[in-house]
Amino acid sequence: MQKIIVILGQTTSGKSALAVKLARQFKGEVISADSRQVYKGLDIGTAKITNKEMRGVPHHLLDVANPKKQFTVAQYKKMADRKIKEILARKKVPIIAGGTGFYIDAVTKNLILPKVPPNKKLRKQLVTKGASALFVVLKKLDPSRAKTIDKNNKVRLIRAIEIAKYLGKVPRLESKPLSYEFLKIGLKLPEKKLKRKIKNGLRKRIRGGMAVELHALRARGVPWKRFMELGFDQRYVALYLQRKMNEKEMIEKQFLGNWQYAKRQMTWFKRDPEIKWFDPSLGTYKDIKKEVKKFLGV
RNA sequence: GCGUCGGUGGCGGAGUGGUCAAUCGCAACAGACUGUAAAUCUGUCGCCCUAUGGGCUACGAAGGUUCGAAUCCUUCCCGACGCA
Repeated sequence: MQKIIVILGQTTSGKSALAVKLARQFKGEVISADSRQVYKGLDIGTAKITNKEMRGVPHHLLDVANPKKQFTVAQYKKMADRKIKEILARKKVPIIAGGTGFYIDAVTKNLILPKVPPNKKLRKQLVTKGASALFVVLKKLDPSRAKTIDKNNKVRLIRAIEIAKYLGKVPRLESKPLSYEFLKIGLKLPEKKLKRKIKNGLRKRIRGGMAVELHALRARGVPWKRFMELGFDQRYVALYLQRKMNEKEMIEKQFLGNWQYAKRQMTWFKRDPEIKWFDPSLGTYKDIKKEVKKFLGV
């Protein structure tokens, strides 16, 4: 079976750097698994890896989406699958690196995502309803999905209805057998260090010109409203730029957003027993290398 | 110094005699997750226990009124504002 390395972990845990290091050592190419870094023009605010930091290692699935439009897991999955094939054809090792657990699972667990495109009109109409009303609708359209769905979660309810309307029923949740073998490396920093890194990263992004970046995006037609959903960093910078928040407040909110996100990431990763965890602040690179060598059989 | 208004759980902020361990929001903790996932949603959240129930300590402090107080009275402490 062909082998793929996956590097995941909380924000700022050092995934990108590790990915580059491994890629250089084991002839790899990196596939990003980050739901924000797919967007063009969102560089500083998402701490996207720079060309220099790539050190000649090819990186994929960065800058593949228009920030004005919504990018989805399904698109990601499709693109990632293709990239994996291409990289393997070049006899190189695909290294998936990122912090978006859902994207990683979509690929590594080969999730079958129903091929039903978002229906804007329908969604617009459905959001006006309450969760319980939506649940009733879904129950009628697809009782089996209604059984397992979170009946308070409007986003999911709407999507389920959308699928049910389109296909007549929601396809059974499933995943295809895997055609690849994955080594999952998790990076996890102790809380104190993680907090410090988040703070430093934030400072760097602010000084690095997040505001300028947002202005540039605005000039290209990205409305304020869109920033609210592009991520916590851009959300609060946008509010600050609109003078709806002062600087201190902005920084506090941003830090909190990052920190809470990091915790949520762990909630996701925790339930995957296949992940082999390392603390990058402890000089664990040689252990990781050993693990990779064993996996690749080199 | 006088006057007014206020002091509630980690924070903000309801409650203004019983049904209050105290609405709600935030934070915290735990969790869910199949085309928005940096999103969305759920549970817990004073302490203790033989835990769909029971006990204890709590609403600035100390007293008091009452069958019963976070809620009423007195004094004190602290804060804001007003007058000096």
